[in-house]
Amino acid sequence: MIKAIAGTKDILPENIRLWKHLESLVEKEMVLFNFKEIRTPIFEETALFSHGIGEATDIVSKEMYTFTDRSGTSVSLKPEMTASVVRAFIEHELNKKANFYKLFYISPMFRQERPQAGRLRQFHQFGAEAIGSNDPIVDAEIIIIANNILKNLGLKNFEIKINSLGIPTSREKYKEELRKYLGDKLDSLSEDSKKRFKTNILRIFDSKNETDRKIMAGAPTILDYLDDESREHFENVKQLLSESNVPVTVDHKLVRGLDYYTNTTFEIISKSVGAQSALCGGGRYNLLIEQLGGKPVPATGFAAGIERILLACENEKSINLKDEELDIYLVRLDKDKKDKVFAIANFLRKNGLITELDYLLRSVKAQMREANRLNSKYVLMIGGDEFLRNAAVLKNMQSGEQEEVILDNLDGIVKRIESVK
RNA sequence: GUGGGCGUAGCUCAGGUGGUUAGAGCGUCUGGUUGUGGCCCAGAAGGUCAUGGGUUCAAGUCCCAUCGUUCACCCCA
Repeated sequence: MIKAIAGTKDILPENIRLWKHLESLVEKEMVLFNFKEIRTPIFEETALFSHGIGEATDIVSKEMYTFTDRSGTSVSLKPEMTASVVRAFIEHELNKKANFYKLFYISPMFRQERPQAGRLRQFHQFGAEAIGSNDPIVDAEIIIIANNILKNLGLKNFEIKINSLGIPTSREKYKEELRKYLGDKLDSLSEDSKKRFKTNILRIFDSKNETDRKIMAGAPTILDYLDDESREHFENVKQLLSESNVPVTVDHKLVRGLDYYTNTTFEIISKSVGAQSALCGGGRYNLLIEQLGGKPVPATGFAAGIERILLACENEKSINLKDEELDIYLVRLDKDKKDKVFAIANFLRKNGLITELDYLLRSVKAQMREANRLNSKYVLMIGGDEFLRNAAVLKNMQSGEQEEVILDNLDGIVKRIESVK
């Protein structure tokens, strides 16, 4: 039997409602902040990601689904969306159409990692990118949007962490200090962290190793090395969030793995999911657009993992969708009324009623059971004596009451049912 | 890429130290009303016990391999 590829999942009808619920909340919130949806191709030239995300990052160096197409071009399934959005922004010269763009997306992403709780190879993110302003208000709004969406999904058990990475020059200075601090402690670090010391020293802060954590607790903090402008920007963002009653925790250890971040970074961590607890991550990336060949334009954004969020919702039981319903189920009393039932169904559907009928020539009892299982509000029984009188029995499934209705007057049935919707 | 757990009906799971026809609950179907759901009752269908090999008189049970899955590390949403 052929099965779905490891790390990919079918979203079955019973789950689609949950997804649509989330998607509609995302759209609603984005519309409130006047973000416009953007859709980009599922795959791009590999170079976009290696330049945009960073050649040395894990995502690019070992997690992308990369292949060569028939023309010999190396292409990759998108592992994240920011690079694609920026590419579209540059390619369509959106900066010339307006000075400021606010874009959002909901899209599948692909990374070839080992699947685990909250991590899939095809997963889905929603996110936003605000391009064109360096105003701290935008940083704040990005975080507020993410926070609002999680709140609207009923989530409580999460924490927003925020930090500033400053600008490259101050960050380099800080890394130098970190290297000095760790110089004589190198032997005590875990093997992974020894590697990080060379490749991406900031990430040692993310280590889950006890000893590493103890050592890093005494490390200098990046916030002490921010340039004046970055410091002021960061203070501003915190101030705005505080005024908006969005609680955030400053975490100077929050670094983040993508190369393009400058200044503000943030992450939303849930305590309701497994080890992969980041529901959402984002920050400012003022240098990326220029790096990808555009005019230097400041930007900020976030991405959120839909599967992880839904996992959190499930564990917190935060969503209660009401059961799906049917307006009316047509029960066929006699086998020879098939065509009549079909014709009535056509009419009712044309008039906007969600209508179901039996396709399996089942017994009346079985049809009734089915109507009940489908939560049908009404049942119309067609056939028998009533049919000879050009009538049928309409039953209200909730009250159990039933009455005879004239088949010439299907409009009346439609009106009745519409009125209780 | 590394390490651990687990693979028995559609789903959730039982099946001490190997022993003959592999079970339950839920779900599905049928019946209990010549044409009536939910609750209840009776019954039925549904399993190459992941696959392949090995040990044994005998394997769902023990051993090995493979595949799948899951959790964690790494990293990230």
